Amino acid sequence: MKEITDPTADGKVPTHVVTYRRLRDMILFGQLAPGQSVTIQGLTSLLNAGMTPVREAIRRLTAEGALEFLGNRRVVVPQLTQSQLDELAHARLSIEPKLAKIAAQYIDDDDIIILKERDLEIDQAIATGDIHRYLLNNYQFHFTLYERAGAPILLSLARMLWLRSGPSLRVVCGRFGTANLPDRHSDTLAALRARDGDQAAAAIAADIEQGIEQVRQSLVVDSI
Amino acid sequence: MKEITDPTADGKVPTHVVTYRRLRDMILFGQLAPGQSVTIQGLTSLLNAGMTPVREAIRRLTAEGALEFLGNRRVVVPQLTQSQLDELAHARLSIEPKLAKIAAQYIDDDDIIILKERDLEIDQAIATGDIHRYLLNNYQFHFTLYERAGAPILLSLARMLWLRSGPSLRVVCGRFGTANLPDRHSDTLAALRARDGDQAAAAIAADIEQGIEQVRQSLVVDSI
DNA sequence: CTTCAGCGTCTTTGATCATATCCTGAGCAA
DNA sequence: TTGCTCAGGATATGATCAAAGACGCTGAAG
Repeated sequence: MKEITDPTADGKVPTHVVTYRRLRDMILFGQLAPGQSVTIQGLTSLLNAGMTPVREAIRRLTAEGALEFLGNRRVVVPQLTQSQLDELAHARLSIEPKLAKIAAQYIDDDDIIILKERDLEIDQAIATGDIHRYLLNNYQFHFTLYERAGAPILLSLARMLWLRSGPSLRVVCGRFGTANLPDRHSDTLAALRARDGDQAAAAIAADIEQGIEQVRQSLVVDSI
Repeated sequence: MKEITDPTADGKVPTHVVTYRRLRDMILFGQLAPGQSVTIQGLTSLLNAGMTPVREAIRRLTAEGALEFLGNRRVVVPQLTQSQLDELAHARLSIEPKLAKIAAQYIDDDDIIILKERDLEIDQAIATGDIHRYLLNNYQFHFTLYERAGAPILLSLARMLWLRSGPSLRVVCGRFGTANLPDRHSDTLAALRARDGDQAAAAIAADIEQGIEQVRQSLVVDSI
């Protein structure tokens, strides 16, 4: 008989994995700002976890580039520079359109329905100015698509790249609002319905370029 | 006054970093075979480290794809499948030629001398059949070049991709020997001397394609 | 009598925590 | 300005708990 009365029960997921996911989501969906410092003991009390799981989560995120090790024993959320943004753009444009192209081969009608729902959520989030909801559904849109490609290595690379751009995206949205976040996903959906891999790749590439451009604008503003 | 009598002194490098590097090098240069399982307690006694540093090193390496988490709590060195090899090829061909191209802009004559020395080491290693020496110098050749690009994000991606292909490379060398490992680095060096980024990128791309092809052959043999 | 399947224990290993030690940087005084 | 001291936080260890695979035992069937 399984204990179901305790809602804090892990089920079967170990604490260090739960801790990793929560910290990752905090980075991905804008709880943590670029430049903000992260302390182990702060996380232990915030996430109600022991020291060891928090340490392991931080190590993992550091390896993925979502956090940065400051030589002395400080850990911060990294701030992107112009040139790093260029690197990100190149890497994302190399990986994600490829994933979209492969995924277009394997995707079925149910998947497209799910993606369509995500897209609607995104539209509503933009309309209501709900940044967190926008970021969450945008992430889900891209990665439910990418997961269909069945390409674990490229997928993990894409995840890493999103982790690096997450905090900056949040800053952009916070600064300019959700109003001028146009929705390039309808192109993607059209391509997927036609099972046109190349066109899906092109739509995703356009989406990425636009997102990067937004962040770039924001960086220019910062550097003044 | 610094203590220099004790060669085991960390200097300033913390244990978990030392442990990470040693484990990483074991994976990269063929101490660990694909499919081999890795235990925490085995590492603690092998590396004379405590539990926490070993755990953190393993977490980091799993995040980088160098180790794989087996659901139940086993950790193993991953075995590449055909399709994962295709993913690796795409990713490496997207990242590393770009790094070479950028690096060609910034490289100076001293760097080229260093690379030339690495190349000589590689030739000797091939001649004497010294697999470990070959792998080590081949890695150094590529990454002393890549480091010159000053592109930390692309560099870390390249490091990850090498970590994934390391164990398989070792198997290939162990099976076919070093004899038919041709040396494509002279093309690279020529391009660098001419400061020709595009040609350097092409040379690196050819090098990668050849390496991947070797592994692919090996996988075909395995699948029979 | 032998063999094999099922089952329970047992050892090995992983996960977590509490604690001790050490490092870093800031504040203070000379 | 320079050196010292101290507090806060990171690092590292070992103990403890839980789980998963390994091993051997029993019992029945051939």
